[in-house]
Amino acid sequence: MSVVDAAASVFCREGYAGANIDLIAAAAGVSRQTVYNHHGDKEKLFVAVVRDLTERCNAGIFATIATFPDQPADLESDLIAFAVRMNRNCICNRDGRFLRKLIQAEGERYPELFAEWREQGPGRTWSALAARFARLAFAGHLSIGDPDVAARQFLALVNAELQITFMLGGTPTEEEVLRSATNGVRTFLSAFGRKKLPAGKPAALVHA
Amino acid sequence: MSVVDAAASVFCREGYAGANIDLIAAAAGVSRQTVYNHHGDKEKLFVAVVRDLTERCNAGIFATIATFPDQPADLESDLIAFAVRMNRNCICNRDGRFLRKLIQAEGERYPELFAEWREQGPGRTWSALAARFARLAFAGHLSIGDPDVAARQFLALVNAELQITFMLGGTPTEEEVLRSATNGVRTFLSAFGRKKLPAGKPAALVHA
DNA sequence: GACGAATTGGACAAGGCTGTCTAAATTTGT
DNA sequence: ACAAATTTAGACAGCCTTGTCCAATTCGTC
Repeated sequence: MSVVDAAASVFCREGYAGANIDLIAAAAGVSRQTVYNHHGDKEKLFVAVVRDLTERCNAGIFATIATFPDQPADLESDLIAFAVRMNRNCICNRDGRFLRKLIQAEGERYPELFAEWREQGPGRTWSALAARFARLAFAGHLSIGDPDVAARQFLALVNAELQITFMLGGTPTEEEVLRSATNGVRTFLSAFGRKKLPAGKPAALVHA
Repeated sequence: MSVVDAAASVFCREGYAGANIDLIAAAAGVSRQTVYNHHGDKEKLFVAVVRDLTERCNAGIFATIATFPDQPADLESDLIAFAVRMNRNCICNRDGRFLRKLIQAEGERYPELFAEWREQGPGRTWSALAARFARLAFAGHLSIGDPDVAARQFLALVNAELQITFMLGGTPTEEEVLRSATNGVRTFLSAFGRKKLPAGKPAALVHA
C-alpha cells in the first residue's frame, strides 16, 4: 500500500488531528522518516490525500456516467443496472467513502481545497448526468421538467435506503445496493416515466 | 452557553481528538477545572454531548412528525409545509447538524453509543413516518406499495438538493429548503399521488 | 562488484494536551 | 452576616506528537 493510500485510511479512521505519522508509516510499511521525505509535513500529506481521492473519484464517476443507457432496451432494468454501477464504482467503494468522510469531517477547515472538489466533482457530475436524462427525455423515454432536478432526485432515490449505512462509514451489501436501486428507479419512473410508449417514437408525437 | 453545548460546538468543529478542554472551557465561559468537576474526563464529556444531542433531536423529530397532515386540505402544499418543518426543526438546526457530524466522524469509534442512536433515532422515526403515509394511503390520498420505502424516499427527495450543503456542514437558506421541498414533494406526488380524487372518498371506491 | 541514492531506526528538542492539586476568590443558602 | 459549597487561576507531572538530525543499512544501476 502506498503512503498516500495508507494515509487516507488512517485520516479517515482517526480524523486529521487524531491521525499520527507513526500510524500512517506503519500502515504503509515504511519508516516515519520516509513519510517526511516524500510529503514534507502532515498538512501537505493530507492535501495530497484529498487531491488523490478527488481525482480518482471524479475519474470513476465520469467513466460510469459514460455507461448511461442512452438507448435503453428495457428502461427500468437498464437504469437499475446503471444505479448499481454508480453505487458500486463511485459511492460505496473505498475512494468514495473515504472522500465523503474527509469532506464531512475536515471540509470546514480547508475551504479552498473542498471548494475545488465541489466545483469539479458534484458540479460537473450533476450536469453530465442531467444531460443524459435530458437526452432520454428528448428521445421520448421520460417526461422531465428540469433535468438538473431530475438528476439530483435520481441519485437521492437510488441511495435512499443506504443513508444510515453511509453515515456510520459502512459498506452496504450487494443485495442492499440492488434493493435500494430497484426501489429508487421504480419510484423515479413512476414520477418521470412514460407508460407503454412505442420504442423510438419522438416525444413530440406523444401529445398528438 | 452550558458546558455541554459548548463542548458539542467544539467537538463538531475540531473533531474529538482535535478538541481540547481549554477551548471548550473558554467557549462555555468557565474554568477548565469546572469542566473536569462536572464531567470527569474528556471521553465522559463526549458521551454526555452525544446523549444530549440524540435526546433533543429525537424529541424534535417526534414533535414534528406529530404535525404530519393526516387530513390534508391541499395535499401538495401540506406536504411541502411538513417537509420544510422537518428540515428547519430537525435536520438543519444546530442539534441536527451537530449530531450528524459527530456520528459521521466518530461513529466507528463508539459503536455502542451510536447503535443506541440508530435504534432510537432513524429506526423509530422512519416507522412513525411510514405509519403516517400508510394512513394517507388508506384514506385514499396516496397510492403506496411499501410505506417504509415511501417514507425513506420522501425524506431523500425533499433533501435531494441540500446534500452538498449538508456535507460541508453548512446551513441552507430558507429559500433553498423551500425549493428542495417543493421539487421533492412534486416528484413524490407524481410517483405516489392519486389524481383529482374527491376529498374523503375511501380508497376502495376508487377502483370501482 | 561498486557507487550513489534512498531508506531505516533511533535519538532528540520543542511544544501541546490531559488530568491533578492547591490556595484564593466567589457564590450560595440560611 | 456567616458558613458551606462551588468556582477559579495557576502550577505541575506525565505523556504523546511533530519534525529534525544522523549514522548505518539497503537498494538500484552501471
